[in-house]
Parts: sequence; C-alpha cells; structure tokens
Amino acid sequence: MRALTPKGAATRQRIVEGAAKLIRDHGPANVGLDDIRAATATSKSQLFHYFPDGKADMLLAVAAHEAELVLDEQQPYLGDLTSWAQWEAWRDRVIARYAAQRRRCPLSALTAQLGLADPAVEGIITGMYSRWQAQIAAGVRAVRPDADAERVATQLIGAITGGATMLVATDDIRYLEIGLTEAIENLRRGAPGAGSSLR
Amino acid sequence: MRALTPKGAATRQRIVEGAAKLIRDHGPANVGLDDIRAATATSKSQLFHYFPDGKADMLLAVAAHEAELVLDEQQPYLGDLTSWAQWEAWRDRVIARYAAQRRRCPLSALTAQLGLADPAVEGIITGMYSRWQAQIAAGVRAVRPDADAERVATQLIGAITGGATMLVATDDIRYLEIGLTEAIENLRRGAPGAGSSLR
DNA sequence: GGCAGTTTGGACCGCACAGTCCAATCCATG
DNA sequence: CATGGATTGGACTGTGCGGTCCAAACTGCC
Repeated sequence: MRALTPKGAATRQRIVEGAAKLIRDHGPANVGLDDIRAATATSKSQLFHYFPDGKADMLLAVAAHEAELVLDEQQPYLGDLTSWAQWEAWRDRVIARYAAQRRRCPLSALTAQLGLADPAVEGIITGMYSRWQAQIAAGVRAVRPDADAERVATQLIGAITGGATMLVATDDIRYLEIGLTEAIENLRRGAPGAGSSLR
Repeated sequence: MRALTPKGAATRQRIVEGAAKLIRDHGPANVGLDDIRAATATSKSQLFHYFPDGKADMLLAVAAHEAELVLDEQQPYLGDLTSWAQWEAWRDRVIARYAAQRRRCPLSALTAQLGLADPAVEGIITGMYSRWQAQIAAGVRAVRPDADAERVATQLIGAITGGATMLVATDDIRYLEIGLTEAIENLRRGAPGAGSSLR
C-alpha cells in the first residue's frame, strides 16, 4: 500500500467506486465483500491487499469518497454565493440533488454502519461539514456583510441536514424545500444573528 | 402472543425495556440476542416466543417504544404551546434533552439498522412525526393565527431533526440551539408562509 | 386433581461472511 | 534476462449469532 503502481491505484479506485455504487443501491448492511468482489471483478486478496484492515477500512474510503461528492455536486454555486441569483441556483441544485436521490443517502447509511465513535469516521464528517459551512459563510458575507455569517451558515447546514434526514425518514422532500427556502428568505429579509433580538 | 397473560405481558415489557437500554448504550449493531437475554434474565425461547419474527420484530417494538419517549419527554409543553413563554420552555426542554443525550440517538440508530424500506418502521417514524407536527401546528395557530401553521411546523420539525442529526454527527449542540431558536424567532417576528414573499 | 394453554430453559443447528494463506503472474529496473 | 516487489486468483477457515426444537415447569379452569 505504501508503494502503489498506477495499475494498483486504478484497481483501488475501481473497488471504491464499485463498492460505493453497490452501497448506494442496497445499503451497507446488505453488501458483503463477495458482492463487491463480483461487482468490481477483483479477488478476495485484492480487497485485503488494498484495504489491509478489512471491510471497515474499505467503508471508510467509500465514506470519504461520498463526502467529496456531496460538496462537488453543489459546485460551482456553493463556491460562488455572491449574488442572490447564485443563492437561488444553489438552493435549487441542492433540492434537485436530494430529490433525485430520495431515500438513498449513502453517507448517513455509511456513518450509521461504521459508528461515529471511530475518530476516522468523525474526521471525515466534521471535515466535510466544516468545509461546507465555510463556503456558505463566505457567501453570507458577500451578500449580507452585516449578518453573523457563522451563525447563519450553521442554521443553513442544520436546515439542509434536517431536510435530508426527513427525506430519508419520510420520503418527503418538503422539509428540505421549506427549511432551506425559509432560511434563505430569512437571511434575505434581514440580518439574523447580528442585530437579532434573541439571546 | 394472541393470548397473553399478565405475567407474559410483564416479561415482554421487560425485554423491550432491557433491550432499549442496551441499545441506547451500545448501539443496535453491537447488541446481540444473547446480550439481551443476559440483561433481561430470559431465555432464547422467550425472546422468540414474544417476538416470533425474531430480532427485527423485537427491534421494531423497541423503536416504537423509543418513539413514544421522544414525544413524551416534550410534555407538557409540546401539548400546550399557547404562549411565547410555553414556546420558550418547550425549546429549552428539547435542547436540554438532546444535550443530555448527546450522540446517543436510539431512534436514528435503530431505524438505520432496520432500514426504512420496511413499512412497519416507516409507519412508526411517520406516525411520530405527524403527531409531533400536529401539536406544533396547533401551537402556531394559538400564537400566530395569521401564519401558515403547517409550513411553520414543517420548518420547525426540520430544524430540530437537523440539529439532532448534526449533534450525532459532530457532538455539537449549537446546530440545534441556533436552528430552533432562529425558527421560533422568525415566527415571532412575523408570519412566515402566509404573507411571505417567497414562492 | 387433571387438562389445555402459556411460559420457560437451554442445548443445538446452520450459515453467512469477514478474514487468512499461498501460489501464480505481472512488471519495472538494472 | 534475471530479480524483487507489486498484483492477482481463489480455495479454505473460523465463528459469531440468529434461529430452531423439545421437554419441563408453571397457571388457570372445570
């Protein structure tokens, strides 16, 4: 694993992506190493060659991969929330993405399976959220310099996460639509956090 | 199971509560039937006597039990959101409850384990949310008759769920605090939904 | 007190599935 | 073309754990 030829790297990548697809479709609990082996045209020894610590190691790589995707799919809007039009486009993209995915949220399924106790899992998740939040906060500063950008970003992340969780739980996209829309509208109307009357 | 003497009912209850505690502490994936057996002073045959469909059946009962608790622990405030003081008290209760629980959210762990595909699981979850939402909506009507109560209730449920999810993911209570506080404050300020400028 | 149903004990089974092992093959480098 | 390391194939192992089974012990009822 320390020395890794191009061929090896390709195989490893193939495993991660194949496993990711399988897990997205069937859930991590219903995917065994043999399924992954079959789907990626690999052998048992390859799996353990590239992921010496076994399945948990592999799922970790898959989780990291999925976390990347979450942010990538919000681009280019997320990285450039400098106008209300961009905010709208971003919102629509997020909603469309989750509407397409519906109940299949690979990341939540994966983390539930792996357990947040594992520091490596926690690192992936908190890393993703902190990058996400930073980009949103930058957007808030661009359109509402008077707002408490961190607070608003926290609120937005919470609204999206809540919408996504409710989507998985109830197969209803409205929680995300309403939560995200209201939060943005709230920001647009005033400057919550900074001059707000609360606490 | 159709005929169930008082003694039998007590045993069944003991199993559910014992399993619930175990699962709260260790997560459903780390709790086997033997653990439950040991913790509840029962035998294998009792487990299958009271839950003929096996472990899934049992976890379902545990999930239903936990869902009840979620709502119960918000009382009496949730059922009587007729003044802003009650709203504040409710908010504080919710935050305190999750702050105490921290990352251990038995319901999310359980549903992740069981899979939302199962209609019985979905029924428990959607039932809980719809009762929850109905009580919130009633409260909205009491303090803001001009607002779109259903929309606001949806937003609030989303904010709480998001806060809870982020709490589990990052062990940070601020998402819940900020999300819930902002949503209530937003409601207090105006009448979102009804006269809002958005869609 | 005897009968039918419920409740309980615990040995036993089966298998899915993660993980191991060793031999075969590829490939870069000198 | 020789050599060492990376890569690959696939049979094999071990076991954790959900689930089955039957017999024993209660419990209520006529």
